[in-house]
Amino acid sequence: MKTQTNPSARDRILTTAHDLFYQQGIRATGIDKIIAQSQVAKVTFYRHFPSKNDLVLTFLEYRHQLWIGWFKQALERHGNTIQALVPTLSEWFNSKEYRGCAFLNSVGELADELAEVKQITRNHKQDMMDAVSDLLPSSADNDEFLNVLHIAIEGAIIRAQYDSSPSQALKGLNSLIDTGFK
Amino acid sequence: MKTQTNPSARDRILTTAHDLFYQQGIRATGIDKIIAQSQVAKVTFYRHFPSKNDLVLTFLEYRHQLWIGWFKQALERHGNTIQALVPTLSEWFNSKEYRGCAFLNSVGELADELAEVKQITRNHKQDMMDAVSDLLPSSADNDEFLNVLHIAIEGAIIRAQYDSSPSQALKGLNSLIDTGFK
DNA sequence: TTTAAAGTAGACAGGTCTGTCTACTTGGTA
DNA sequence: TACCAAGTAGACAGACCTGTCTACTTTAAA
Repeated sequence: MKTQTNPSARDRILTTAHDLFYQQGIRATGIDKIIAQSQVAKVTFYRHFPSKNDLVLTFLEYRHQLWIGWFKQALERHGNTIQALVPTLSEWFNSKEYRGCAFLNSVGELADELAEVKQITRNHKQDMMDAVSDLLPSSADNDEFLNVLHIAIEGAIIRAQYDSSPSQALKGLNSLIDTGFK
Repeated sequence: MKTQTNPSARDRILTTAHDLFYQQGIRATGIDKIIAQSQVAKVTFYRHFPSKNDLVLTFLEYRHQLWIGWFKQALERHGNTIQALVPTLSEWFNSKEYRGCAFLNSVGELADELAEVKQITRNHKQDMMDAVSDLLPSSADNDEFLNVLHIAIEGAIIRAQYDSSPSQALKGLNSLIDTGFK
């Protein structure tokens, strides 16, 4: 068993890749840049990740854990009802590193070159919507509302990425939830 | 004045770039591929578009005209009421070349490298929502509904891109419109 | 008919990309 | 202590990228 030491080479690669891939995009980020910034030798890199695609897939796994973990914890912090959704997303949208959803960006960038990305994205969104579903009273049949909520959340994520401010996106989501819909 | 002849070199470049950029992404598409496929000499290409970025911006303009033209015409074909929205988007989502919104894809891919892209996208979406607004009775104050509709449409566009079928996305949008909201 | 703009093919420069390889060092375990 | 796994630095191959350049041809207007 291993107690916590300095981050291993693999961890350094992964966190560096995460930051660069999310911030600048996957195609825009060369292996060499990741190697330099994570202070690792090239051989070491390729021992852990035989190809860039392997790294990309591991990055998406890592990102999923990170994001879902944060999301659930933030929803809880905000009271764990459906009213928690907007303040939670507001935190994300207003963070200065915000560059949209890493999964949606990857689908746009790699769609047909790295086929797995779409399925990974579907799984990610499923987990996201499961967390949202947990905010609602379980008795009612919420399927229709959840489906509307799903597209509205996706739209808010995207608008917050290209608008100069996330306020309209948040306001739209808020209207939908406040009126209760259905 | 020029009567219609065979497509000019510039037009061939632009339509080829449109297809490749939309289908494979901008970074994934090299100038050489566009030149080969549009059957044009390299000098000719660079006479019309001094740099790849110039071509990208012209591509977005061209795409905007093309898409908005199609969108308005399709809404009209479907009766020009708010009920026309879902069947119109359904046509798009089910077309076999569908790869999401070219503008959203560009924002994800180029966000910080080509700053203009975000503003261009905002203008594009403004025009899209203006067309949607025209479907509603003008007297009512629809701002809130339109804002919800905006994020829902964006979300539907995105979901239709990563889901294996666009049906859930369309269903969500339909629910929102049918219940009338507000 | 001359001239200039717009077209052709394709070599080339200089950079970046992914991935391989050599040669050496360090640290923990058998 | 001897060994092996994991680390280091960095050269190199081969592909692809954007953009420039030379040299020649076609076309349309003055």
